Amino acid sequence: MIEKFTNDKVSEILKSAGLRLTDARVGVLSVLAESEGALSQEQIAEKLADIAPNKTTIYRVLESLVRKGIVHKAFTRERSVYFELGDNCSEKQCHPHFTCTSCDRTVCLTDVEVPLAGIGEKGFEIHHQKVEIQGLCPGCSVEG
Amino acid sequence: MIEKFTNDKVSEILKSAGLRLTDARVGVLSVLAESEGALSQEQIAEKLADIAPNKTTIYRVLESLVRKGIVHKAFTRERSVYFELGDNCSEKQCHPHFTCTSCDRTVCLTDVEVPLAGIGEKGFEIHHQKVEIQGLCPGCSVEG
DNA sequence: ATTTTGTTGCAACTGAGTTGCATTGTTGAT
DNA sequence: ATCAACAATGCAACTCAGTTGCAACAAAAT
Ligand SMILES: [Mn+2]
Ligand SMILES: [Mn+2]
Ligand SMILES: [Zn+2]
Ligand SMILES: [Zn+2]
Repeated sequence: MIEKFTNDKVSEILKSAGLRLTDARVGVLSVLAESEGALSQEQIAEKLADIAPNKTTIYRVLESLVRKGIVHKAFTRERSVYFELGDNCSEKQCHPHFTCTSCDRTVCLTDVEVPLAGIGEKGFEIHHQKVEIQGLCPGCSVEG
Repeated sequence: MIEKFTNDKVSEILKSAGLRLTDARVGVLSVLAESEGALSQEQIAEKLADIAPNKTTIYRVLESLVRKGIVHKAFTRERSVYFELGDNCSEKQCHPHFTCTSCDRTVCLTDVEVPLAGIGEKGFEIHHQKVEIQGLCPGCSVEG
């Protein structure tokens, strides 16, 4: 598996954000860094079986990472929040997420750009635009 | 208050969808038809104090209306789902929703169009694209 | 080493939404 | 109008993701 971040890199990110280096924090951030897509608390816990932090701890770690902008809440599904690194987002927009209604998988469209809504002249100030798409993924949309 | 739908219109919609005319169903649909924005189960219940349907009933009514496409799940906030009529949506995209991080209000941008993500040539088939925006509303974005 | 302050585990809690089941209401046919 | 078929409702109990209070603990600064 290709590590997106080394352990040192994770430590550096946390330190320069003014966050303490704890096993739980390093673990959660590493798991998110190595993940293809967004993960729920439960999925993160599964991948941290060695450290086995309490679920409260995971939620509090995630909260701290979100507050620093290191991690984003990507989307909510089945009443669970899914978290991912904030590094694949532009200033005002996160990459879109596509969920296939057939195979029920969610894909990060990291290279897709959707223009910001044109609501500036109406006085709205956009800080963050999120796009969620439902439909059929290439695998499920069999044609021919 | 301007009624978007008359009682007769609500009845007609339900009948042509093959749904039975019950007090709860007529009530919920009327409330949504008269509302400016999306409403949670709790908000709908407040506006139906006269009928006072059980919350389970409201959820089941909403489910039936969503299944028929009459009502959409607009967004999730604070772990609550907000419902609204599906009539302000185009075929493949619902209107964007803007939430102000200052006054905490959510606005339906019914007249705003955001282009669909260009992922057709990658094999994705878009059924529904949802856009959520965070930022400052005209009232809170004081300038000058 | 000591202090300061942030972090953790645990258990109890919260609250939106769901489920099973007995009862009631709507509808279409007679 | 009556009736049968089936959908809708109310209620209570439940689920389960996420939260809270607090005492024990660990990281960082001195
Ligand atoms: Mn993503
Ligand atoms: Mn809306
Ligand atoms: Zn698929
Ligand atoms: Zn505002």
